[in-house]
Amino acid sequence: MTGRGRPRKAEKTNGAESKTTQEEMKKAVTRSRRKNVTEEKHDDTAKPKEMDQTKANHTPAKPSVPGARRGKTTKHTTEELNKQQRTPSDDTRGPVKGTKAKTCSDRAKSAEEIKGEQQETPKDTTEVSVETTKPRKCPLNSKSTKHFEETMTTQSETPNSITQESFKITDSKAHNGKAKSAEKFREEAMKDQQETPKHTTNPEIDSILYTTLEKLKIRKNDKANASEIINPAKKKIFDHVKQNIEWFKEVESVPTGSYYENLKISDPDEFDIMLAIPLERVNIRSFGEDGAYFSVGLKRGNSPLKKFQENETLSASKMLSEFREEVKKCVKELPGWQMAKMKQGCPAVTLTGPRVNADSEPISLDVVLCLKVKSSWPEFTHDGFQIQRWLGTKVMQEYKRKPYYFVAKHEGDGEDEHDGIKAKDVWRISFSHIEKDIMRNHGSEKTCCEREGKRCCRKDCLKLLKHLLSLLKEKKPRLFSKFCSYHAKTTLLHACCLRVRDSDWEAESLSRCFIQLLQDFLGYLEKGVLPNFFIKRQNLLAGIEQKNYKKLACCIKEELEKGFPIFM
DNA sequence: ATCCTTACAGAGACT
DNA sequence: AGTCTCTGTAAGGA
Repeated sequence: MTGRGRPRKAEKTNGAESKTTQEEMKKAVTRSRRKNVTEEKHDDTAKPKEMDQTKANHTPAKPSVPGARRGKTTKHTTEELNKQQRTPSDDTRGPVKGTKAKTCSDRAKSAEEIKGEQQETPKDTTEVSVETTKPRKCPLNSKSTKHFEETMTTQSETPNSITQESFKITDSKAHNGKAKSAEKFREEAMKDQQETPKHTTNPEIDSILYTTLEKLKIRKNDKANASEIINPAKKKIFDHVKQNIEWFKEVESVPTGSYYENLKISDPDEFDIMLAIPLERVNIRSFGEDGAYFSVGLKRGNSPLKKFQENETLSASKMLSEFREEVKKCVKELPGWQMAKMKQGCPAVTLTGPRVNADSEPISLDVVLCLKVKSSWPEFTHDGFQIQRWLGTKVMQEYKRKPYYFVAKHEGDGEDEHDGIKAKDVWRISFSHIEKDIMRNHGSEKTCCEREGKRCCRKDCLKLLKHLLSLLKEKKPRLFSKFCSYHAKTTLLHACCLRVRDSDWEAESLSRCFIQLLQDFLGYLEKGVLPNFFIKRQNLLAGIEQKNYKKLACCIKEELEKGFPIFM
């Protein structure tokens, strides 16, 4: 949320969720009413569900992307695009669909150890980036590259061009941050900004990236169809578990995942919803080394959850199986929906439903059982989540006052034991709600991406990185199966903390920003360390074989060198 | 507490 | 480029 409009509420109330589901019903009505109006207007007699998706596709869509509008290539780009949109068997969109980038088993793995120095900054990849982005297909000319380097060095923010000296400067800045206010930093940033040339654009790459982004857009019809499918199903499940599980009386539903963050690409075919049980007072103990897993126990008091308590620990596996059984019953009454087979250690109950369009994958809905804890964030999070320079100290403190969640997720087969507690009974900490909020309020300035403000390319960069990753996964599924969109998201979040100003992410500088983001990612891959954004000590790349992330780095470098043929 | 209205953001599509 | 449409989110009143 931004400066305008309703003030941001500090915390969601308990009632908010039931309200939400009710609203969903009401909205469905409103929508069908509105739809009728629209249909009359357009003389379209088709029923909503059978609505002709091609309708939208027949209409030439002008790219709403600044670069596409501005550039000489606009016409060409637009035409190409329309052709692609008109063709149902479009194979450029095809590959995206099957790639479920979200199965991120490694997110669970523990960081072996992260050695003291400069963890959050990937090592120097300037060599790679500068050299590889030179060839004619990728015309970052030497001048702009030099300029680029200079820019970055001046800013002392990029992970790649950081010299020991500049790092120290950054580091001390960061530490002083505790004493200095965010405003002070902004002032400094503003000063820097005046000295720093603004953008290093690259028309050729820009054009490819804009065209790609256009392809990744979710079609309006698809979205409408999806919401018509997904919302009643969500409501039905929510109402059912609330009524039929006695410890679900106070459950709240928290929509999460890329769809609700407006980061979903291609088709609206994956939805995540957390069903959260609010807990008043809990004892938590970390499980294993990486700081993301906890055993959760209830403090004294009466709770319907008592029956799941063993060794002062709430058994995630027992709760999950009761939850799963109840969802199963409900799904039987949902025509067109099925329950997917349970995956080992998977926190979600995955349901599959109808398709939003003929070419898409069936909709999948992950219903995640979780606990909502209203107390200060665990100790392990204290060194992570350093957003002061980007979003300000006040915003950070506001976030830290919000509750956090535990999802029923473990690693391995669940039989590993620490202190007499089995892995299957532990919970993984989750900050999806914070991630979602940050993605929505991602600007250093309050007006970033608003009508009155400047548009930035943070989200576009992330979409492109996700897309690149899923295309590479599709190319080499065995090698890259463990990489997921969460790696991309985490890379962006770190990048936002390194390059904090909105002017570092101007929409017009898409190619520069995206290339820089790729360099960040390469840096993490080459080091083999990508710290969780919230829990620094958890390495999201632990558990992936070294040869695989080296290989991925290779593939990405190749794309950089050749000007992203994979997108064409 | 629940229902309903209102307002706004975000994004796609239309003119 | 400006405007409209639709979905999702949230506040607040009845």
